[in-house]
Amino acid sequence: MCARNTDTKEEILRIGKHFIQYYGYNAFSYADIARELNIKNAAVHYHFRGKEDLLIALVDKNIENYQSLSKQLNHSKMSTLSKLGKFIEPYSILCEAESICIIGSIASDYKTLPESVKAKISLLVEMVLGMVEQTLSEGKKKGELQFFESARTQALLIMTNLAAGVQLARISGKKDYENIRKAVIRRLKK
Amino acid sequence: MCARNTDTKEEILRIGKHFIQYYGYNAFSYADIARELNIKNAAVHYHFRGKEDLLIALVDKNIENYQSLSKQLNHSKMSTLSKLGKFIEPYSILCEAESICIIGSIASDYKTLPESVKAKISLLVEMVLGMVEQTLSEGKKKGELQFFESARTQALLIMTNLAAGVQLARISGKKDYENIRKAVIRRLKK
DNA sequence: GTCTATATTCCGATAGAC
DNA sequence: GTCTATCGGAATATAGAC
Repeated sequence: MCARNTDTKEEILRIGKHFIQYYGYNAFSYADIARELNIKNAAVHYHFRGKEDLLIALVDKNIENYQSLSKQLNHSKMSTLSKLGKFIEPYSILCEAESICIIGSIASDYKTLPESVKAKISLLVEMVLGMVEQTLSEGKKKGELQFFESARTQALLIMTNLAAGVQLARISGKKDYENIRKAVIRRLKK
Repeated sequence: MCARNTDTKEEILRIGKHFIQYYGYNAFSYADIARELNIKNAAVHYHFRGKEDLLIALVDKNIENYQSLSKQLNHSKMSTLSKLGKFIEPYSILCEAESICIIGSIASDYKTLPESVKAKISLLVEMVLGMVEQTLSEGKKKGELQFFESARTQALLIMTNLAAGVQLARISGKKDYENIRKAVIRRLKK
């Protein structure tokens, strides 16, 4: 049945995303996904030929989501600080789930991944950094934001605070992430 | 032979450290280490009962290194900025080797690790953050450094910049890390 | 004490059933 | 088109040789 197929595929993506962000790419198996869905591991292979195909699909989904966000932000009249919030919020949700972002997760396993994945993740990274950079520039021009580095460097500083923030929070606690998040926002307002 | 034993054990630690920081904890096997040293994988099991024992030994070694650094810094008259450099330099070396720090690596695989490792890594994290925090406080009091957050939060901001900086550099290039490093130092001087 | 040969479990993946 | 039974190989780990 077509509906069944689509559902299973979506479910695999959902579980796969969770596993990558919770356990790490090299720490879970197709059998783990299958167990969660009460199917056999080979059924996962049907929907995604190999593990790296699943990873590529997940990175693609992220790219699409950010493309969608990009359009949303371009046609929006919200403050640039609110726009930046759209990049920060996902990290707060991740922290709450004791998970890390897909970019950070892939960065850790980067040297074990095939070129096809590396190329896709580069696209995603440049896209996100570019969007944050643009939002920062816009905010500075409008006088809504303040920072002293180049917009690119400022974007790097903010995103590394968030990415490593959720990683650290798994070890030292969520309060540390919360303080990082507040500080990031506070600095831009000053 | 005793000398032989010690050498092999040290070699295993050396390779293990490299693999964890380059490939990630769940991405290499004892067989990989054995191949590198031209021995059998079971020989690695002799020196370190299981993979987690090797990881614990590596975390312990890091703790000892930072304890040693702590004593060195306490009895030193170097500027607080130079002291901070002692925490930053290792990250620049990691970046050059396209590797990530052991804390970041473990943070990614954190949810797959036994409690014994989690406890040890917590110790290491609190130790490093505490040392950076203390150095920052000292620098502010002496008027050598400037920052507007609490020393703890400032330490968090700096260390997350560095940790995620080397991760990101594997994907987007070393120049991004270099800009992060410069900005971190520049801000403290202002 | 140091290491090798071997066992066992689990991995990702294919061929074929429904 | 969708999924199951099964394979070859690699993972961690033990038991025993030197």
